[in-house]
Amino acid sequence: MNKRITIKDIARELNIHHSTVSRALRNDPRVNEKTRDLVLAFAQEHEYQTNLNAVQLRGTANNAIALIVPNINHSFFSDIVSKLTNLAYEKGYVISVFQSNEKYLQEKEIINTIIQHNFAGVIVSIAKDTVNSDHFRLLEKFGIPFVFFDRVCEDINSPKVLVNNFEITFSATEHLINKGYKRIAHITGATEINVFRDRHRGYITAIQKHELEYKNPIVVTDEFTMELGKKIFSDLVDSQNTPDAIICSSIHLTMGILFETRKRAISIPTDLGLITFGNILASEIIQPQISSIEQPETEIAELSFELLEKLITDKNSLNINEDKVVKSQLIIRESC
Amino acid sequence: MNKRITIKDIARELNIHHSTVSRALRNDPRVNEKTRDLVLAFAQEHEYQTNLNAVQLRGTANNAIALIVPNINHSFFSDIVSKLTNLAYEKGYVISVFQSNEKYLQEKEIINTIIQHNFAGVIVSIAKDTVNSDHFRLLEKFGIPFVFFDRVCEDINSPKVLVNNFEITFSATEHLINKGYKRIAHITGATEINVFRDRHRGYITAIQKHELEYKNPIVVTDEFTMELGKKIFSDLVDSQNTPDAIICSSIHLTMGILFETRKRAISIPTDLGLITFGNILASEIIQPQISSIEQPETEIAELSFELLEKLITDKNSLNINEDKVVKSQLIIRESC
DNA sequence: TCTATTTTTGCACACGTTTGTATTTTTGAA
DNA sequence: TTCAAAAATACAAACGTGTGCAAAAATAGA
Repeated sequence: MNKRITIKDIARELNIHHSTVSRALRNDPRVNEKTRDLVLAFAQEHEYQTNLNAVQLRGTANNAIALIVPNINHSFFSDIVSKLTNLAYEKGYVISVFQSNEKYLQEKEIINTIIQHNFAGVIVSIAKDTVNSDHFRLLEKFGIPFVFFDRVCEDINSPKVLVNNFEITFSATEHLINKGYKRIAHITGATEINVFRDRHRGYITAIQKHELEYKNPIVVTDEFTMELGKKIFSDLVDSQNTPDAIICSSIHLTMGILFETRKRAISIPTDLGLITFGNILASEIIQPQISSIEQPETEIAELSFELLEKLITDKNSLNINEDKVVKSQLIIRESC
Repeated sequence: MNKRITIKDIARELNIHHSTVSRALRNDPRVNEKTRDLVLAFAQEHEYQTNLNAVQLRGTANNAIALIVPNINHSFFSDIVSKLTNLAYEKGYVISVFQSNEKYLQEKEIINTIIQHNFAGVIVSIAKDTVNSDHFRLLEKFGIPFVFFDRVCEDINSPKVLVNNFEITFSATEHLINKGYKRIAHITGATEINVFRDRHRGYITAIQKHELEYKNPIVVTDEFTMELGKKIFSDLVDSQNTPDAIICSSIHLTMGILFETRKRAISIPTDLGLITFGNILASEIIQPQISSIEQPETEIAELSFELLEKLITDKNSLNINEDKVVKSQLIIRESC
């Protein structure tokens, strides 16, 4: 491996000052066309690559955006990651994706890395674990703009892109009620997270509006796996309080439920109504087709990026307190 | 926002030289315990954060690993990304994920970014588009170690973690043959990519060994979507040459096939045998359960990271030409 | 108390780039 | 040919950190 070539190397080789080389490379009009061409040719031939560490040390603006998600291996997030990456690419930004693995500690360390590397901005959906938001205050302090999406820190004044979880869960629950279901369970995540709290509130509000009564209808879980879905459903069925319908916050859990209904010959939608959050790849294949609440990933990605870009280019152009709410969609299929 | 605090600020505030501060922060034994504690306390109180751009400019080693995948929004890759990220975190590395979006051009620009930011190493699976491998030579030239996994550049001398695509596809094909299927189609990706070429070879070898004859059995496609799966299968069925079995390289395509078989009342496995590559989230739910070739994501992630770490810590410790081959698994279910 | 040794701190430069200012070279008009 | 203006280049300092070496301070031994 050859040592990497620098501006000074080019300058020495061409017998000009390195400041001229710098200007030539950046197409500064002050440098003579001939020397510029000379420099560019030399740079290309020797595969010169800017040292961005030096550039950024100097304080020049950069185009690096960090994206933090709890779990890349989850179709909701991987969809958004994928879309955001393409969006950013078109606008000349480079996105680095970080996974917090649902851990506050990892999220915090990622934020530190972001500060230390001087990213231009951050788009983030927080970990389930995250109750303390000091690390986002740190980000604020260092003047790095950031935008939350989906899972947010409500006590931080930064733009947020939210999903209408309250309304859609209310509608979904009411739909089940109108279909005649009476013992409607809600399986969801920890209500410390705004997403699950909103869904919970939507569910409860509908239940109360229609004066349904049903004990312990809510199962809160930390993990979203198919195995756990099996277990939760089995426990529900084995309890005194078998539900006749379920609204489930996770596809993976829903898969477990489906597995158990097959095993136990519980018929959907006759014995059990079912609505799940999230887009199922196999939704058209699985029988019966499951009603679902589809997330507007594209809109979330676009809006998040748009807000961050505004913040990066002009921090004052944006009313920071104004949250954006995008609509998810209740698609009724055969499961209720 | 306050201006970020630097080592020099701390030095000035504490009336000592910044070199002492630097040493104190890095627990250098040459600095007095008292002054070190003083510095650390001050740093913590004022939330000092290293400027990694300065550190790296200086040439100190760093712990940033770049991971390039064609598409994050694909369970095979997102699985590996997720696992690699966690693995790296435990070892004190930070992983930035980049998505090439299956485009050579984007891949190239990502490589440039990686060079410009001086990453410590790279783990990469190349885009479908990538035929030219000059950008990897560039990486070599700049002395940044890298490891390929799954989709590789065969003309580049860097460690590769491969899947036994030839053997497993051979086995799968032979299994179908032994089950009595005679017109076995293969739906796969462009054979410029080693993965699909190996599968293709495995398939062909089995077909030839058993002296089967069947015209135009191979469908090559660039995109892996359910919609395309529907179309490809429809075309096959409508052609003179309807297959009685299919080995399909993509879950998404397989979903399309399944959809069409339902629509056309084609019975699996009676009318059509089916084996798909990839792990289906819903594999236990879909009826009939689809036989599949499951990818060893965990092993791929572990091996790739292990190889890269060796390269980073000691470039000579590794025989670069030695490729690792991990085994995928043929799981026979009800579809053949 | 004085010197030799050890411990602690300070100094100065380097990493690669950018940019305001000074200097040199070129150009054009008289 | 001469001189002012314009164009092109050179100079120098700065960004924040790390490190070899020199200097100073503290310690120990006689």
